Amino acid sequence: MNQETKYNPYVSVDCVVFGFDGEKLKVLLNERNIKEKHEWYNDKKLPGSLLLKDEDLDDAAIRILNERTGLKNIYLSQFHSFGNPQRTKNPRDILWLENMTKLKIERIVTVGYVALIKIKRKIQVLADNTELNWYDLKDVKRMRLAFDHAEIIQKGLEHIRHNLNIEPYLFFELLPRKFTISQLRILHDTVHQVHSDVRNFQKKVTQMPYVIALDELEKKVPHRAARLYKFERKNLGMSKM
Amino acid sequence: MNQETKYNPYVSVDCVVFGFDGEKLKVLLNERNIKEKHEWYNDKKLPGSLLLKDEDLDDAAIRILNERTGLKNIYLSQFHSFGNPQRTKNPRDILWLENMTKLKIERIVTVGYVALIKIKRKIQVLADNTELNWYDLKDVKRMRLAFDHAEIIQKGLEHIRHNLNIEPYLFFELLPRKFTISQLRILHDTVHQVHSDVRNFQKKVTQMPYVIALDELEKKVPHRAARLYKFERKNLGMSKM
DNA sequence: ACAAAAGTGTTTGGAGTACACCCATGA
DNA sequence: TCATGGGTGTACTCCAAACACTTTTGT
Repeated sequence: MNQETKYNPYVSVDCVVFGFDGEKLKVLLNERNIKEKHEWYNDKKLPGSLLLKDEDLDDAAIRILNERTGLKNIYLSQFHSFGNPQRTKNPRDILWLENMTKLKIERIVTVGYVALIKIKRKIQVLADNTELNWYDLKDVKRMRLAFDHAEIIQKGLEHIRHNLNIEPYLFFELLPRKFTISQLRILHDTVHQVHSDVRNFQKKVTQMPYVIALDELEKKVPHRAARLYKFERKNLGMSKM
Repeated sequence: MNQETKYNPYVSVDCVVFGFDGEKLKVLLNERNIKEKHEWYNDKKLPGSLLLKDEDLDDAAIRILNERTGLKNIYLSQFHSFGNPQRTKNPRDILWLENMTKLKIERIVTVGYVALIKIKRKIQVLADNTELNWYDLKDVKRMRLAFDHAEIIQKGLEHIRHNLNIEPYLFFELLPRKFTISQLRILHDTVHQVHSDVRNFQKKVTQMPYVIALDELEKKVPHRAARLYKFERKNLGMSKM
């Protein structure tokens, strides 16, 4: 298929993909290396793409994640659209875009999605020249980012904080299938920037009908092994949440 | 300016404008009359427009509301974007669009905004052939609507319910400058589809530092006159909200 | 005088918060 | 045996919810 007909050159989708490594929140970013005169310019960008000509927004987000990571069945949620005309006026970004797409680019409105993924899921690096890596969310503030991707990440973070507050079962999208209550607590405290009381947290979690204790303990930890729990989606309806 | 250069034919903004008449939630819709063969086809649509070529999304929403109603300083909030390719495939909608814009229309992604306005603010009907009217939100479900505007209204309603829950001071965007606690309660109960206890509601409202009792009563009511209150925006910071 | 809505306090249950010690495991 | 984190119960506070009668005003 001819590139001319494949993409809609006015609308794109960008995905802010969050992960959790047990200590810190991470974001998935593409390396971007641009040859300029005699130097390489290097920065990072969100996984994203122009819409295909007859593609729905949600489908585009699913496609992007699948193309880049090989993963399917990822929690995805649209959170905001960005249409500042200046967002696609940096000559470096324009050149890069026109080079990638072989299209004349005027200005692009982008629709932001957040995704939550279990960081242990192996990301299948694809055979293009872009490298996809996890970065500490804290460090991202200090990185060079393409377009307005710093702003998109910030808004995505606020959105996911908000969502994790009103739908706490979304935490389980970020944890391994079997997890300890400590892991859940550290994740919770990291996201909401609080320090929960261990006993109160334990109490609250064990009251949730959708958190099920397993007959299984952690292994090979240099201290008393913690009990493992799992998330039971079908019990979600049993709670107010 | 030539139409060819004025609009971005791929992205639009639609506004779901809510009002409250003291009893019911209302939505602002444009009449749309289309001459077809020997009959007139009649339906309703949200106030909306294609983006201008170098216009930000928020600016487009502000422009649309100002063009249609003459109003400024309206509470506006982006809530969701709609990009189903089928949303602009109805031949009637395409013809109407191409007729209005004089542009070739392929498919349009639209960004939805909600607005809250005091229904008493006089809406200045403009000199085009479209009539703008308030409709009961309940009745809208049974009306013929252009494009996917029924879906957009539904999502907008959910968004505004959610927002009014976490930022209850937004209720004052819908009430007159001076209001009674009953008016606020009826609005609250309408939006959230509950029946609040009168005493508990009174207690809660009078505790809000940003709701100020006035030395003034209702007039010409066939029963005991209620005290009037006003909203004091600068006291917002004094509460947790 | 009557119809209609305004205004007002107390009690109860549940949820959140604060707080300190013993237990199990690997090194 | 020690270092590390796991696991547990009680008391207090605060907020939400339930509940009924008297007051004011226009007709």
